[in-house]
Amino acid sequence: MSIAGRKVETVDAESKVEESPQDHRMELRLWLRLLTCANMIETEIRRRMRACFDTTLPRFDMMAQLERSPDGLLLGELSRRMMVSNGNVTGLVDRLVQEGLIDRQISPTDRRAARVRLTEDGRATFAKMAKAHSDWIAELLADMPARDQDVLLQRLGSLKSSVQSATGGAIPEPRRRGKT
Amino acid sequence: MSIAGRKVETVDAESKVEESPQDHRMELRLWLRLLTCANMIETEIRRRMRACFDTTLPRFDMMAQLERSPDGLLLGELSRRMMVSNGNVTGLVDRLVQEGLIDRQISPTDRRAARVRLTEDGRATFAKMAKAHSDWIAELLADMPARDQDVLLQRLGSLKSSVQSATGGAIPEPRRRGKT
DNA sequence: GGAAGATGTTTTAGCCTTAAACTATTTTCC
DNA sequence: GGAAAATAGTTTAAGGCTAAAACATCTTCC
Repeated sequence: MSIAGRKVETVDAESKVEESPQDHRMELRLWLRLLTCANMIETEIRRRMRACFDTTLPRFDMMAQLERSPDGLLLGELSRRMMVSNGNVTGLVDRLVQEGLIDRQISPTDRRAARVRLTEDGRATFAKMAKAHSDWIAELLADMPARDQDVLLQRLGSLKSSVQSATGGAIPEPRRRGKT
Repeated sequence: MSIAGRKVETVDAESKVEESPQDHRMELRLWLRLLTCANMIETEIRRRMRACFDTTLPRFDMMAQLERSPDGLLLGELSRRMMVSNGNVTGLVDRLVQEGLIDRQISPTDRRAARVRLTEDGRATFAKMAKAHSDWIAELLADMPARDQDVLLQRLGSLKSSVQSATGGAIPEPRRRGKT
């Protein structure tokens, strides 16, 4: 157990810790720093996506999902994979269709369902964006030793497990982005 | 140097690595996992804030800033500290004033400027929210060994440095939240 | 066959966010 | 003193996000 950065040995099975209110300083600090890192990177990537390709992260994210499914996806499936609401997907799809990057067609077998997939143009455009995205991330992490990266990845795995077990795993990996 | 999870020894000072296009798999994976963790936690905290206090993270964030400044803050100062735009602050302040949690008064010496501060009610309400917030974070991290938390904090520091040096430090810690 | 429930999508309503335009006030500087 | 520039804040326009309700279309099961 660690409180306010100092190690505290648990003296017995019914430690006082449970009785006195804790401030959880260590945990808060960790969360704040995690949030800061994620926001720094996200802000920068968003800015570059806008500047270089005049697009947004959610749009890029959607294209990344579609790129992995050449046969296209139903909107609901897309929604699940992106971890965003259905309504959100509708708007993003509208936008990408309008730009000619994806096309949408009603399923012949189920008239409720719509399937979307990348167009030729969309696939080519995505390839360029994915390359740039990948390079940008590498650039931002360039000053971090590879060894530290390995360690960080491991510990984030541990964090992820902890959060999943605390939330009943009900939140399955919200919104991944640009996985190529 | 590590590529795709395997260690690769640099054979000489002018390694081929620089010439051939890389996929930066390791960096991408790290970024995706970081984003997943941040989003999982943020989503859950947002949900609970809504459910328990019928408020939002930005509102909580604003109250946290004000709590640290008993004499109140000018809107511009608030905007700088929260790292959001001026217009954004206007809307949030309107909402909190309307709920009676903060009050806003025009500066007597400069009629352009407005100073906002927590009301008594606001201070009491914030105390409850901050306690819950802190407990929630601790709960989400509960399954992670304290040792891992320490390591994670260190490595995130390393990451932060890398990103800052890559972006010229131009992005000064976007939006911290609920720092109590 | 038809009601009930499940499933897929869209709509609605409400926040948050930035950038840019705008108002009002204060400062600067001739 | 008074015009020009700087500053503080608000408003507006455009986008993105979410949850929940509404709508449409299958599937199930009597």
